[in-house]
Amino acid sequence: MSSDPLDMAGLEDGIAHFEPKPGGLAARAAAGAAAPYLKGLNPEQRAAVETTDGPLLVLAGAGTGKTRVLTTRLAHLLHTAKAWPGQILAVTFTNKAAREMKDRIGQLIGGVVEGMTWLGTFHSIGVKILRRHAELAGLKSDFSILDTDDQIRLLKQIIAAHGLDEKRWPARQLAGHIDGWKNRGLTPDKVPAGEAAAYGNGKGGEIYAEYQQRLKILNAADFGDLLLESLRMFQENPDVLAEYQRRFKYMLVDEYQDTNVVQYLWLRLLAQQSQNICCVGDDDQSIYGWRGAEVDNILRFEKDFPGAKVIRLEQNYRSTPHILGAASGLIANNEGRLGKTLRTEINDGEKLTLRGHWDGDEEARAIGDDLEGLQRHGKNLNDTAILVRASFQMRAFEDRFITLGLPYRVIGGPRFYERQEIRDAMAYFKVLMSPDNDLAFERIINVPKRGIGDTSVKKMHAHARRNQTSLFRAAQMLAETDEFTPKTRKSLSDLLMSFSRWRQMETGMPHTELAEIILDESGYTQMWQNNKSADAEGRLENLKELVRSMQEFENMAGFLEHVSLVMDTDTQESDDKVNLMTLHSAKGLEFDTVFLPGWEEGLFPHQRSLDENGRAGLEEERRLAYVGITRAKQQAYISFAQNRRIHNQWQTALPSRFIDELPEAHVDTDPMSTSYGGYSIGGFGESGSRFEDLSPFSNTYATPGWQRAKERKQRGEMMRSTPHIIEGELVARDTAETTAFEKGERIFHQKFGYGIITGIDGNKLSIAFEKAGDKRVLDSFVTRA
DNA sequence: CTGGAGGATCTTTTT
DNA sequence: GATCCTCCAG
Repeated sequence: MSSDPLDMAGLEDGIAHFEPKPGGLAARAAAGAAAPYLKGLNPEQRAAVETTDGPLLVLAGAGTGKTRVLTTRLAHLLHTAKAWPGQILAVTFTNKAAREMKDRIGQLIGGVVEGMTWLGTFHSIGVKILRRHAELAGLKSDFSILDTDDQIRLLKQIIAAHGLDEKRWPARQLAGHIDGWKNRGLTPDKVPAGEAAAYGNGKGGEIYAEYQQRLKILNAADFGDLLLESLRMFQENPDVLAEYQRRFKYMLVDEYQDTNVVQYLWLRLLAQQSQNICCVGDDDQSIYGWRGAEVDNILRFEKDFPGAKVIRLEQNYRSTPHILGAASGLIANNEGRLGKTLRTEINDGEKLTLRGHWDGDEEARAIGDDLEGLQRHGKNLNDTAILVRASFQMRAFEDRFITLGLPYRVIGGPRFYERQEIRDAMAYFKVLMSPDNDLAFERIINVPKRGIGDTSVKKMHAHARRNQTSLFRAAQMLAETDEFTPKTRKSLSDLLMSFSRWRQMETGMPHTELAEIILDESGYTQMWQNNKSADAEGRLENLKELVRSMQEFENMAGFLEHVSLVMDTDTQESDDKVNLMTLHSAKGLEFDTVFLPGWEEGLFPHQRSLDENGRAGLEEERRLAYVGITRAKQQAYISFAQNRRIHNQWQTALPSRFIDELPEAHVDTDPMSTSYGGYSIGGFGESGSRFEDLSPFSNTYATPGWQRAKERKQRGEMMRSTPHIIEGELVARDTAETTAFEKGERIFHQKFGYGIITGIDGNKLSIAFEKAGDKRVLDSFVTRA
């Protein structure tokens, strides 16, 4: 999403801003003289830029100048006057990518590009289209966008209304299913019966349908809807579709390997007319299968678009030959790739360094030492990064860096707009702008505490439903009656009056000032000021920051729209700091020195990935490893620990199978690497495997996790990716999940000691403990005495 | 209705 | 270890 506030206001394409002059650059390019922006491109890159018409797939390996090609291509289209800015659709996955593209086009053609209305993320473009035609999707044009949190809260209400046990059927799980369905383009009526039945005793489909209805009533859309609904709108309204097909003369898609089914269908529909679609991607960097991305989309591009050209970018400008060699050797273990061979012209450089450690803390110490060493040698910390598989790994590093006083930054960590205080404040603003936003109103009706508890809110809900109106209006009505206790009634009318007061002030003052007034008068600021906990101060600071960031927007509405789509705040830090992030968020970045810790079976490849998706899961993990290594320009350090604390419990792990897959020629084992467990690492045994002693499972698919996954498959218990099997089995297993215990049995509980079972409800046991008295406990916490 | 205590659950990745 | 949730006393 663009950070240009004008965009938010829904400004029209702004074609007038861009007027190539006859005889100018356009004519020059047409006449064959090489335009300046083409200089320095290699032949493949140049072909990718100049092949403007017809379907084109650019397979861009890591570090091959993908962004450069994309932006140059855009500039080329503009310069040769093939299209106005408003006639080009350019989609990316992240806001960052969109922003970067916009900036770089600006640099290429000099000055800021105006009118690139359709450059943005899938989601932001989806919203833009959906708002224009909201009524065709059963919404009003000012519909609100739910984030995951709202989504789950709403689902909880519906689930409870269906009388399902929240414990057994977590809303989170259903939210995951619904997201998955939406990613695959499945509206409630299209979900395969078996899948819909797998949740909530067969009620999954029903609840999904009801959820969709509720969204319409709330005048809201969730993330998945932004695309699914705009796709459906196109499918059901050929005239509108035709308008957009005509409008988009050229289409550009970044990170094509990450598109899911909806995105794919959406793109294909829009490209049908012009056929001028250029998709750029790298099948080896597809790492978002878990959220619905289909590598298949890239693998079958040529089938989908007959006559498509394919251009491979294989000249790498980033890494040393050792880094490329190691990465290529690793990824060669994957089947089902399109295949690329990366070349580099760099011919020196060090091998990758491999190290083993006793535990995660030692690993963090070693990397901390390395970083200090690099710093002493005048290296910039900004050019270094630690890439972890799972975010819990970050803690060890943060702890270590704090003790060392080594500056670091976490990229992609907990997001600013997801913090509680920010979401609360936003809810106030949302209610101000649209009082019918029930979810927002419910969020703040009793925050800070004003004596309006669950019972009162329930009454309002009931009243709202009876009168087919919103919660806010129901509250207004009930505040006039004797429905509530005097105290409750008083504070409710106070709140409602505050809102009408604020709404009146809205026109008379800057929105930032109003925001401050709201936070003060509502008592929200006070609430945190009174709070004694350690983070209260930080929260107040965040609230200030929130108001500050509103300044960049013309009005409150523009700001709210921005926030629902752009969940990150890009504070451009200039300080010199080590970068700490997950492998996923590292895609697209590069660093001189990269540390890749935690290469252990079970963690990387992640056990869950193997369990749930078997071989496909393993290959995605391997691509993740490939992404990790190829982030490095000069040096990569891979390490593993024998012991790691997970869940506050020590676990022993074997070195990752990926380590064995790295070609020896490109890897050095650190001589300082401590020997451990009685084995010395670093010696190359006769058989060639450096970790033969440690890793008895040199056969790639013989490790414990894989074996488990395979056994499960044979037993037919799999798995999310093979939905047809789910039907009877899972449902049967879950509903039949009564406990193996019987009434009257004597049991033992870790905390409460011995007791007798007095009652059973599903997997919950009522137990009379000898010492601790009567308790209700889950059966998994007790054993037979 | 509020607040505290204690139990349960969880940590893969995100627009 | 942290956070969410439920239950219970005031």
